[in-house]
Amino acid sequence: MKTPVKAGRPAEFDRDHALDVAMHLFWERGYEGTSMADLSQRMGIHPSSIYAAFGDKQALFALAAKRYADVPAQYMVNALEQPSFRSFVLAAFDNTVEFLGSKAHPPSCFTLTGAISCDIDTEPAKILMRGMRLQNEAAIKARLLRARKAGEFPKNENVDDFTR
Amino acid sequence: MKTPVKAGRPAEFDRDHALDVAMHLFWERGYEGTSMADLSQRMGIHPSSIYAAFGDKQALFALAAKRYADVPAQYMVNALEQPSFRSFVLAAFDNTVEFLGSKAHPPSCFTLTGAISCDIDTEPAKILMRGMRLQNEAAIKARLLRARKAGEFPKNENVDDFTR
DNA sequence: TGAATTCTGTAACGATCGATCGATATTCTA
DNA sequence: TAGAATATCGATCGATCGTTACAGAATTCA
Repeated sequence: MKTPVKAGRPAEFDRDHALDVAMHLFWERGYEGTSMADLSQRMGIHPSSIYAAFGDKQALFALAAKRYADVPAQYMVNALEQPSFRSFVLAAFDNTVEFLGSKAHPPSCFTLTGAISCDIDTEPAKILMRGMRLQNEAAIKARLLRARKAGEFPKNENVDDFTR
Repeated sequence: MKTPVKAGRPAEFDRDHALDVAMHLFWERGYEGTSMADLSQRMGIHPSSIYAAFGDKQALFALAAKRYADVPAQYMVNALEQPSFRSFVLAAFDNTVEFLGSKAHPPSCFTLTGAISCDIDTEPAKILMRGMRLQNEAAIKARLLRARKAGEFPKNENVDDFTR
């Protein structure tokens, strides 16, 4: 199987960089608050090229969300990998404070900002965001259960409530 | 000074009830996610009457936010009035869990939902929501300082970070 | 070089956005 | 009962929404 060489005119923009711009825009203004005109202007790509390269707005948002999970949201993964429960909580807290306080990006949560202001529950973007949050909750819950087994967490507390 | 009797045709809707409907709609879908057509349909009032009674969309949102602060968000005020720091934290936690878990309203936070997806920072709705959150933070911070004085809170913790 | 393929840019589509107009209907005051 | 005041209604405004059609530009393959 040979490496296929793409024919035709090459794209004039960097795909990853364009996705970064889109991610920050969605991050800052939410899904409905970000128009295709905004994206086109800030990404430096004409609408037609956006649709050709990423699909429609939903698809672009999904790609931006994926990039968010891969790059800037890794700080929580680091916290989850702490050996003891206490160090996990401290790390999660410190990382969150540092994360939200950083000036490199908007002071908000992508998963919340992106999910809000969709008209119906079946909206794909909302479902996508909900899935990401559930994934986060599951990871945190597993970490809590591990802590309970090690006797680091009181048994009479409801794990689900605490997770939330 | 006599009580002025309003002349002209009386309104056919209940103002408070209409505001409740608008509040829940903004609560559920956010500011930009709620259209005037949605509001008109759910409130049972034609757009012109909405503009005549409440002003433009921003004004209606401000009134809905005020109603939110007056009615359903009182649970936090109750927590702040707990005598000891420990009972305050527990009350705040329990009330929040119960509040978010209730099925009488959307499982989200009005101040966040409403503030998101505004295009610029000077957007009045965003400023309004930010003001409400700052007010909340100030109240919580004052409660924390009171707790510190009573020796219920470790002094080496940063109050602002904890508040957040 | 010619054909096939892919990207770019202009222009525009129908739908919906928030907002407003003028006409009519209903109530109060005088 | 005449007139002022307010509410409702149907229609519609210009702007913007997400999206697409189409022609030309740039590249690879034969």
